[in-house]
Amino acid sequence: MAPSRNPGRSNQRRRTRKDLLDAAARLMRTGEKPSLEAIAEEALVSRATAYRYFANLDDLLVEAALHMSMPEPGTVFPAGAPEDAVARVARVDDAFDEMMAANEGALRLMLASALQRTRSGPDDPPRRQNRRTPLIEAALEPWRGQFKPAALDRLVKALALVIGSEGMIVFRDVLTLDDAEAKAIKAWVIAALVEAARKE
Amino acid sequence: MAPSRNPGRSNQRRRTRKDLLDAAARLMRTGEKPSLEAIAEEALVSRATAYRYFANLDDLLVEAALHMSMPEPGTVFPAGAPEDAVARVARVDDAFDEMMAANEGALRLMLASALQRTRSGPDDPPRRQNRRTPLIEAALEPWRGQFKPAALDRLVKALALVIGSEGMIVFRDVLTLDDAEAKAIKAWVIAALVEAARKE
DNA sequence: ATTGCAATGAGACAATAGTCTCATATATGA
DNA sequence: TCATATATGAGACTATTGTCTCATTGCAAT
Repeated sequence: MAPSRNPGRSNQRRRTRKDLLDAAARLMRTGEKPSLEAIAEEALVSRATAYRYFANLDDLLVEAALHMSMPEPGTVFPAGAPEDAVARVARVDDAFDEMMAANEGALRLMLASALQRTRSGPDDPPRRQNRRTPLIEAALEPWRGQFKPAALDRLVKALALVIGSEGMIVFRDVLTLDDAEAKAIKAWVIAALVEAARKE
Repeated sequence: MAPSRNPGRSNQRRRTRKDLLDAAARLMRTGEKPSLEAIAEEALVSRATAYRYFANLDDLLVEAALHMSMPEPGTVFPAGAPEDAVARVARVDDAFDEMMAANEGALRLMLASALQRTRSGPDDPPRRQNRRTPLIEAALEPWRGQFKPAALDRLVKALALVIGSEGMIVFRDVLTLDDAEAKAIKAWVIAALVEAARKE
């Protein structure tokens, strides 16, 4: 039987679900794609049960990757007087780089799975979560007055090109740059875009 | 036996190899990941033979995707007097968008496969080919004089963030923008970056 | 035309993904 | 404590990937 959503045994259900995600996250750290059998074994659960909680292996992996630590706006920005807008965006970029460095293997698995998710209708769930936009908006919030609303909106979306994991992929896999050069180029792009948006 | 590299029967070998790539490309157009068995059947070849030419299914798919039409510099830029640098870069972006629209399914498969290729040493082959840099360089070539060499180098790498398939992924999957808005934002970013590089 | 060797086909085999059924264990309300 | 609903385990089953072996086909040089 598939686990129901009745309030009946929700604790047990939440525990097994969490056990599976934890086990998957543990095995994913190597960057090797773990088999569902390995995950189930690591979670001390039968294979059938794993399939009762996740439609397929990729869904499990994606959800496990989302459990990875993502910086919170509160921790990224220092409490005192806000720095320059460029410096604050650079902070967001740093936070992402740190997170990605710690979880590159799992991240690649998640991205690959999401890329293959077939979207049929326009109204089914988005392929990817968007965790960068809130952070970028938080970075620019104190300096909102420096931008026209339309320019700010465009700037946020443009910065999303530079800051997430896709940027890392371009620099590492396509251009094969080292981290230092990638960082320098991103810093330059961020400054140029913020500057251009201010001037509108 | 694995096909050798002796000159003996190279025509036969090239034909078989091409048949497999063509068959894979044909089946990939839907965006569904074809099974190796389906590809072999479509190519009128046995499964074993397919594995004699490609180490695994993903390698076959990646190589098939690379066979997809990629614009040549000669066809992208008009012959007469060169337009503005920004306009020329925008042309490259358009060419990529066209190519990606025609092959989105296959492209996603290729990107997903490349993402999962495990990198062992620093000296093994790069995970991805880089076909955008030559085009971007060709776009900026006539206006090379407007930039300091270091600025030009950085500009090319920065534009690589915006122009390839990863940018499309961010706009479509993460930000869920429609094509028109994505295009507008990219145009703005391109102009801003070229402008900033000129001013160095 | 004949022959040797390279390419191919056929199929066995193991590992994994995913589905399904039935039996068992157990959490929880009575 | 007991009864029952419900989560779980065990395992059969199909499909696919990837490897391997052995027999056959057919290109090409003689």
